[in-house]
Amino acid sequence: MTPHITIKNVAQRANVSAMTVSRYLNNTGPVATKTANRIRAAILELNYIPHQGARALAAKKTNTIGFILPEMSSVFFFQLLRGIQQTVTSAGYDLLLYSTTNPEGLNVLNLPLGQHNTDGLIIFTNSLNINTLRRLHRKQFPLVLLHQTPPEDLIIPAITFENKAGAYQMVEHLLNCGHERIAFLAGAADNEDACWREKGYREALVAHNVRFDPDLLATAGFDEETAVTIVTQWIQEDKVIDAIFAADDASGRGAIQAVQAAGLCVPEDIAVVGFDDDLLSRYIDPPLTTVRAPIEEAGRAAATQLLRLIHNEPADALTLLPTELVIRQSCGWQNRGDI
Amino acid sequence: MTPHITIKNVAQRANVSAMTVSRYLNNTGPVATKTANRIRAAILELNYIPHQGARALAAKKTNTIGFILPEMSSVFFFQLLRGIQQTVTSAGYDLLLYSTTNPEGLNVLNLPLGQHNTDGLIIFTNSLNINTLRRLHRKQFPLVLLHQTPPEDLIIPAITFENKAGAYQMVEHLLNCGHERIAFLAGAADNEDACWREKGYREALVAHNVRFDPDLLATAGFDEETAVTIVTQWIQEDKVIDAIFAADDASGRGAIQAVQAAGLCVPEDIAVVGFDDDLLSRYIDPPLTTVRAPIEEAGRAAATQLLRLIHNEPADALTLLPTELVIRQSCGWQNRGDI
DNA sequence: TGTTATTATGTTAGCGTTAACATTTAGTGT
DNA sequence: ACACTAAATGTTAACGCTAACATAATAACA
Repeated sequence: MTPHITIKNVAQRANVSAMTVSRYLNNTGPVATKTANRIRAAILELNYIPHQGARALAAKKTNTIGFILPEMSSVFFFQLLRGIQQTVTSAGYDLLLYSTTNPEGLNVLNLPLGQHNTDGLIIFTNSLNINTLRRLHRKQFPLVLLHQTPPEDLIIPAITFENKAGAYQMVEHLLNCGHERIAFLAGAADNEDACWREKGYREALVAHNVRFDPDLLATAGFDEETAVTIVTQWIQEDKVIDAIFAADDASGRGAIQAVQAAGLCVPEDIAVVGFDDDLLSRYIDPPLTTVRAPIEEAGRAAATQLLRLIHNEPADALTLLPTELVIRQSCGWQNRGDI
Repeated sequence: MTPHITIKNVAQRANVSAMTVSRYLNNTGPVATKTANRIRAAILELNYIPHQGARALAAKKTNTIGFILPEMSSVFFFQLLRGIQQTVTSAGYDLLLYSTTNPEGLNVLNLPLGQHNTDGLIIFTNSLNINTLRRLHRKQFPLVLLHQTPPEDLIIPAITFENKAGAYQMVEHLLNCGHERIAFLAGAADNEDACWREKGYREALVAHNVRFDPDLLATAGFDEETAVTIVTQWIQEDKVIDAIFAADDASGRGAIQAVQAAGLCVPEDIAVVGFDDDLLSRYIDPPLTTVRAPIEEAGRAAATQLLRLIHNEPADALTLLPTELVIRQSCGWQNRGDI
């Protein structure tokens, strides 16, 4: 590899000291216009690029932010990533990525991202165990949580969707469609989003004087298979169900599959709706009515808050992003006259 | 921020010199078992994490690889990313990400990823202009190209799919389905994948004595809209078409939309097939017959080749990943008896 | 027992940059 | 022209680590 061009080479070429070049580069002190021009020229001629490592060492700043996420499975993360990348890049930071299949195995010691190579971390739901989180926080290392609110004693900015309100709204919509007996496919119990969505579901029922029937509630995961199993069983048990509200779109797709596999029609026999509005939902048959969560926006918000923290500006403890009802065909809305 | 624990702190605590600790950490020289134990203990007690910047500076090595990609739009990139991340992480490297909407605007000077913060770069199709590529290569900086073969004079390992063979196979399949007049929706002319797919299409026709009709070839992009426009026009012009082979799945979806919008049926009136097997293809109606490209595998291959380059091991100039025919319903295969 | 490999450790210097302080130069007012 | 502030530049040391070169401790063997 060609020997590295350093700031000294540039300084020499421009007839100034290295420090002046540094000042020019970082805007960290006055530089005369004429000098600046010479420096600029030297940089161009020599193809000089500052060495980030050295910079980090001397300035105690990496100009890099890290994103930790669990097993990059879903499309969801991708959209998140876009938002983060955009914001981070336009603020002049680099983005370091790490995804793990084993969050519990990560501790401060083997954490590949941290104080040593990033200025701050965006952490997605449960991708770090509580102790590690606590440790980092105690070191006053800038952190932002995505889709997870921090334990009460830790003040770490968090970004989430208006899960409860979204779910509430969806239930109201289902009621408006004429559905009375609305089943709920909840997500994993340890998932915060899922919990709030369930709360929204329950509160909407109460608010509209619809009896909550525990028989119509089941805990699925955020995947199609579990949903298929549960809904199939419901149908076999001849439960009276007008509509199924799945806590996420994947479960919603599973529900549709199960209903159709049983020879019933969506939405005529049983309506099905989801939550998230992921990429697939508009394509399936029938197109899924769902609650849109502004995923990319969440990424942007997370990055924004983290940058504030890094710059010692006040950050919002909680960013709640609004959701939006997306009415397609699986809810039976267009049929409301016929019922 | 808490003061940083350095290698010296560890050394002191373990009653050895910093160098011994360094040797222990990097396995770069013998360390007595007893000493190693003391060092291990000290590291744990102090929560020591090596400073990557300092490491990079002293060792002239960043332990990080970079991935440059254009505007992170499609799901495609996400799958790629997964493959890369997996490989890179398990080799003990970090992954630095950069996506740009303006590849031409990137030159060696403002390239956010390079010699200074990565040990090597994975570059996706056209996300870097030729000059920048040339410059980096001249510096002998490790590079790998994804979905783009390098200019003849640059020896840079490249990863691509067996586009031609895949397309060839698909055309044969369409012929087997009984389709004679097969139209081709080509991709952008500057896209290599697209070119090879077209070649495969043409060669298959020739090989099976089917006349190539230039009227049945149009250049779309890799998007739905253009495909819709073109196919709609074809239908209005009353062209005789048995099947449409789209150079990618997005175009394929567009074609299906256009055919259906014209009141025709897929595959009964016109069969439609695609290329890529992206996430949506199995969900649309009818499910799209396509050629599966092992996207994640491509990411893994790219990372593997780059790591070889970095370790001064011989790398393959060209990695050609096999494709696979995925027969679903849009090709009309199950109807072959009826025709 | 002394000589020689071998293994284990220490010392020094420098990687490229910037913070903190020191110095020079130019500008301002009287 | 004089002191006097402000602007522009320079010097030194340190950031945390590792390469390259010592040196010391141990083992191996005649």
